Amino acid sequence: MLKSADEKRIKILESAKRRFAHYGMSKTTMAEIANDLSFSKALLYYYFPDKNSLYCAVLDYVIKEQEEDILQVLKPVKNTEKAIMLILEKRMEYIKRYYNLFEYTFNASKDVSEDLGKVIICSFEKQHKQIISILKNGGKSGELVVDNYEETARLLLFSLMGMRLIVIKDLKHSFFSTKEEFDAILEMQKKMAKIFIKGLCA
Amino acid sequence: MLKSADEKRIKILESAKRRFAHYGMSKTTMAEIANDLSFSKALLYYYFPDKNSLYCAVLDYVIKEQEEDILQVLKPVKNTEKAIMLILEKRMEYIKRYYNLFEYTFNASKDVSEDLGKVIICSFEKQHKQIISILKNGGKSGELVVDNYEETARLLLFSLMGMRLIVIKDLKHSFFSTKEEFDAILEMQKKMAKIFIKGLCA
DNA sequence: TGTTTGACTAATTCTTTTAAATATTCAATG
DNA sequence: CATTGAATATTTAAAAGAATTAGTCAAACA
Repeated sequence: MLKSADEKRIKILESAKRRFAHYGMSKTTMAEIANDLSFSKALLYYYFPDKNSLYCAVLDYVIKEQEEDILQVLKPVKNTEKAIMLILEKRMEYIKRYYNLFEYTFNASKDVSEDLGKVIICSFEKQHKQIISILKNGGKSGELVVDNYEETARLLLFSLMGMRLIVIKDLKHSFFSTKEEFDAILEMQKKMAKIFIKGLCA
Repeated sequence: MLKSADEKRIKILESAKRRFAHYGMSKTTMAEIANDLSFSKALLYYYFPDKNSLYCAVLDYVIKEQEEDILQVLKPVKNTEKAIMLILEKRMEYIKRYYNLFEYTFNASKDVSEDLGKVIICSFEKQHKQIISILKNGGKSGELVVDNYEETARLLLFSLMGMRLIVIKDLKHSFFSTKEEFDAILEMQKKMAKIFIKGLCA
């Protein structure tokens, strides 16, 4: 029956997610994913055209999970600063949990497949829109004064993402100090965002 | 005489600078640098212990040039925002002029020699101190309210540097659109810095 | 007809080897 | 002390081959 097929697709996604998140894209083989489920390798190719598509699907899957999570947490929040803080916390939570999954995305900057590029861009645009929406709320309530929402949101997003990049870049050496590093980055992001938002205040 | 020796050292630095800035560290050979000056290769090793040291010396040389330049331009400026704008403009000017020189610095994040690391850290700390000083001026004049100068300056610095990184990362594809890209980054940096400074205003 | 598989092929990565380019040293010279 | 040509040591590049892994397909199955 059809439901079984969908369930299997999900099972593959989950299994691949575990592998990718733990070992990264290149250190995970299709055979391993299949074995974890006692499926044949060929079956993976029945559900996904190739490894890259599977990876993209997993990434998309996790990103959606994260988006829903954030949307949930954000619902009751009216205050601009609080909203941004929550987003930052959630995001860092996911980056920590699925580090190797995103790591490929960051480092592959070159030769990203078209599909992967789409997933990344799409995610970026959703984040962008979310911040735009938060800023607009702040504008409506009279809390903020923003002349160009699109641009201002992009500035904030770039600053925050860049901050993460630059620190991770600096600390490529110490492989497994990650936990504390991530917390430090998060703290910086929060402080920086607070100042930024204050800079938009009426 | 001694002066001649120093002059030769400078000549080597200048020649190396030209090569490194144009072709990058790895695509420049000691032989080429020597040939440009009609020196023997061995002479370079009389003045510099190895290629890496020469590269570091060149980087240091350019950074100092830039620092003096910035210091000069900054002298008559009292206004915080104006000061940061000038720094950003100058910095981008140098990055554009010596792109390949810095590029190695950015991309080599891994396996940077200890010496190179020192030069980079040192430059970073000087930038940091400069921003601290600018913020303190703003604090004294009553323009700004900053509770932790060190940290606030670092936040601004990281945001600005990160912004550059993230955009360059995004656009690794289009090799020679640099000119416009750099201008776009500069514009973003300026706008972002303005908001940040406003966020510190009394 | 839609799913599943084992066995097969193709592509990619990893190793090893060798050759070439380049960095680095050094004894000798003015 | 400054300088060099020639020699050596290291690093990179290319080629070849082996091994791993991605991806295909005809046949089986339900």
